[in-house]
Amino acid sequence: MYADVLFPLKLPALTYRIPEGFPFDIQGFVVRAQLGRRKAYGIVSDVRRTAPAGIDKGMKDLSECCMPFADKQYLKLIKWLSEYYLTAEGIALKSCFFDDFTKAYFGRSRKTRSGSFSQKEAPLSEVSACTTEGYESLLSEALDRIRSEQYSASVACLKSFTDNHCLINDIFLSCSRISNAIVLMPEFRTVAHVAANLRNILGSRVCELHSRLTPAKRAEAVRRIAEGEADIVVGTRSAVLAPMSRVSLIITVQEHSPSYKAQEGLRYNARDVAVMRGYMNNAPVLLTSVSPSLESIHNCITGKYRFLGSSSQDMTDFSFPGREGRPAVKVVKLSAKSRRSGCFAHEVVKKSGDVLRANGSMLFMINRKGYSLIRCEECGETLNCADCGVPYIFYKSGARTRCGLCGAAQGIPETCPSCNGYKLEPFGSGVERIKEELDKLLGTDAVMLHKSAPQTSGKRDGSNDEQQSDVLSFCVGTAHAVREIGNNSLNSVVFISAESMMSRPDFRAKERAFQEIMEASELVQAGGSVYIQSYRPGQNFLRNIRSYDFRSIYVDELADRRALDYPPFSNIILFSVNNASDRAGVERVISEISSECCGRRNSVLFFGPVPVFTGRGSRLQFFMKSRDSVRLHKAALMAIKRLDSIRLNYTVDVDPLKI
DNA sequence: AGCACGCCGACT
DNA sequence: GTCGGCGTGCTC
Repeated sequence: MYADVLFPLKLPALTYRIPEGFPFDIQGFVVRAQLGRRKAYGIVSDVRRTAPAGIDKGMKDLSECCMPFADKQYLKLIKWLSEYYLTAEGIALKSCFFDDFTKAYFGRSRKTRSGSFSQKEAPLSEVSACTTEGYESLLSEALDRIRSEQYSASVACLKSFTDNHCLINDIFLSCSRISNAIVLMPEFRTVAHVAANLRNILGSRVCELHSRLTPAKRAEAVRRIAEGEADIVVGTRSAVLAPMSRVSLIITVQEHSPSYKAQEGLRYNARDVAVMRGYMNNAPVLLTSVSPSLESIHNCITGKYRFLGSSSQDMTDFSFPGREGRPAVKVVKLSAKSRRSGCFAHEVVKKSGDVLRANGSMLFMINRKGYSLIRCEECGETLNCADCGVPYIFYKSGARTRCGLCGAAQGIPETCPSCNGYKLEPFGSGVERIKEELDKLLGTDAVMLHKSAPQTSGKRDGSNDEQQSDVLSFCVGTAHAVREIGNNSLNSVVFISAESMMSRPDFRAKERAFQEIMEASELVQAGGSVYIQSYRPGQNFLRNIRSYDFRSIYVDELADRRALDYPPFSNIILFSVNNASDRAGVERVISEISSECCGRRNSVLFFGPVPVFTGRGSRLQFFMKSRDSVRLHKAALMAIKRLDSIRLNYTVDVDPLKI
């Protein structure tokens, strides 16, 4: 008898002989086997009677058979992950906490295995009343689906992020029999809160699983899950792969969140994996969001998912939460004049003064770092990084420019590199400039919120409403900044430029803008307002946002995506080749891939290649697009074969977030 | 991931 | 002359 063994490495399954005296069926068992010159832990993915042909070297025996790791369904999940995301099964196994598992059971520093499981408790937070209209019927519908104990995927569109907490609490309060459940959150900060509240209901069965756990804690969590000691897992994206058998419920909170998409290793989308895992385990899946993704809305229309609170698949029947209780959204015109007077529309200046006098707080959102770009007034060219081709970002302090991609820094040259003109001037606005203008205008000292404000890693993390809200007055930040601010703590949010959000080179730019505005609107307290500055305030998208007309937002955006054949109407697989020394050779291979793998006959379209500049060196990107996911995967597999044959360093991203 | 092999720079 | 840098290649 032979065993196909998976190691948590970028390797296909390797076949070993099963020695006499091993247990009868060791599929799914952890085994130890000689791998090269060392012994490594792996898992038996398959047991077979005959050895596969084509193994020239002598086959080795398994050394040790340890204990079961995965049941059949979990093995199936690993296989599906590797097939769908086009990577080695070993990489999928690695993402499934296999190393943590072996560490917990066979590792050096084995702690006391029982009892003393200390967990620093997050404070119990009061679960505030739900604001979503028709919440009761939405909850009861969700409960019906959960109690059915059968696969279904449902979308719950909620009015506020905190309503997620209500829903989760109510679900577990109303349905005491739930076991083997996974609750996914986009941010590790909120995990502790939800876990604390659930622990209040369910006790020590609740377990946290996220990337911020120390390796030892993660191994311990995995051990508790594997042993069934903990069967309610609350975590971030990776928790969808928790090594739990008989999963019977998966809830994905804020399913639209980009953080569910892994950007390295196994590039899975936890929301999609949740649905697939639910399907494989015949378990209900609940997706919640305040601004559901277009994919999910589309899936509700096609009947793949169910939109909770509606009796049909007709979007006109979907009951999106209304505008009651939400802040007023004011779209204000940004004229060339207001540009000169300092990036703010008149109405915003006036409002800022009012808020300042009332000792209130305001957030200005801008998605550009630094002070500005540098532009030549004579030829109109921006000053660009010679290596990456993107505009340099000007930082006023120190009077330096820096490339946002490669980090190359320099001063401002005397003359324009393209026309030798002398009029190089700051152009456009970044966070620093907004702060400067703001302070000049109001005499404030606005707070700059940075992407990774170092968390004082003290006693507890989680939300920091209390600590920050009374400190905050006027602040400037990028979209990442909203995570640093507690809900309902601001008088007003100002989006400096709608155009800069929507002109991002990504087909999801509008959808992202919508989600970011909804997210920011939750930071605003009752009676507050959200300002969106725009050069074209009349455009439909902004009108729909202003009236919180979700239906029109989705109808319009779906129509655009359909017209351009973008997801959810097509599928995309993105390839990224690390620029080898032989650039021309790589381009030749790519063009061969284009003609060999794609074309009219298999209805897979090819795009690219495009050089993309990253931190160090450039990469060559190309992608394939098709309405037919199966054909697309076949084409991508052919491309992968081709790329592998010439030893290239590349990555494949199925359903990329941006292209 | 390990752990080898392999081919160029400063040390007893 | 050797020790050792880490590039790249393989693991049934």
